[in-house]
Amino acid sequence: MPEGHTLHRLAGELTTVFGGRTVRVGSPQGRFAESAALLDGSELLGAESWGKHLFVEFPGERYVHVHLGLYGKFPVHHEVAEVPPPVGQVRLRLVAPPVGVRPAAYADLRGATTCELLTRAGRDAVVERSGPDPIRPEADPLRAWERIRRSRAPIGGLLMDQTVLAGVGNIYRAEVLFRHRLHPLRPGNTLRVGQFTALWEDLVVLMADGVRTGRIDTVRPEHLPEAMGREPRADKHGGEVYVYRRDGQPCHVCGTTVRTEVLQGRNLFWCPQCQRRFRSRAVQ
DNA sequence: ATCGGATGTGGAA
DNA sequence: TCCACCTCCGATG
Repeated sequence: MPEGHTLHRLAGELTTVFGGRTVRVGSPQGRFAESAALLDGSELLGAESWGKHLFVEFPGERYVHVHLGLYGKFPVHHEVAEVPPPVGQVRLRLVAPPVGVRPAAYADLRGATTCELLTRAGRDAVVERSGPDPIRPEADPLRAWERIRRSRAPIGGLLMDQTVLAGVGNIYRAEVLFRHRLHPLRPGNTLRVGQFTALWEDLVVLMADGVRTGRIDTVRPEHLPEAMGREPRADKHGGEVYVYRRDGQPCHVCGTTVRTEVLQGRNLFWCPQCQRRFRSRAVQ
């Protein structure tokens, strides 16, 4: 599930459930065991995320840096009567033992691409490598624009480049380009600043929604299933989308068949009619 | 029951 | 460009 909204949601959940509590830290699988032992029994101060990177903070400016990759999971179990024995490859387990009337909680990290212990400098280096994150209020979109306006690379690739813009994944990319009628292969340096600003402001709203709901919903009210008399999507991902993984199906807006193509190893999805590569000035 | 692809990234070839 | 990571789930049989 990991685009930026998932990580921000997770950071909030970890802070709520474990923040300020003394925690047991372990690595049943073993790959994080040495670092876990250094943190075991200390206070978990809180968690935050930057793009798709999660940082769990411990005293002494120590940070557990987690990246879920494509299929990592870090489910948080609140208020459990019993902490069950770990099942499968648990890289990191956090346990908050019961305190007084407060029940126990635990979280198991599995399948992550990164789980490492960093110093403050290490954590800052990860943040500095990242572009602005539309979910963070202090983000400076001009940093992303300066990269995009100078690049001949396709806007579809630039949006997924985490050094340009942090937190956008394949779904937000496909959907925000559709919403702005931009062809994914259009070179970054052909965008006008107003187009970029609109794209950014839309991502700010869409991704904040994602943090609130835990899903990616990008379809405007007038195109929702109820409004158009279409069956809601019975997809496990849940959200209503315009083009993501809808290749071969009719566009919700114009009925044209949604296309797909691989760009830099990832599937692009777009409507060739709504997102024409060349468009007359009158239509723009 | 088994297979392959996926909301991602980095490193080797 | 391909592979590894090593989970989850839908499609297929």
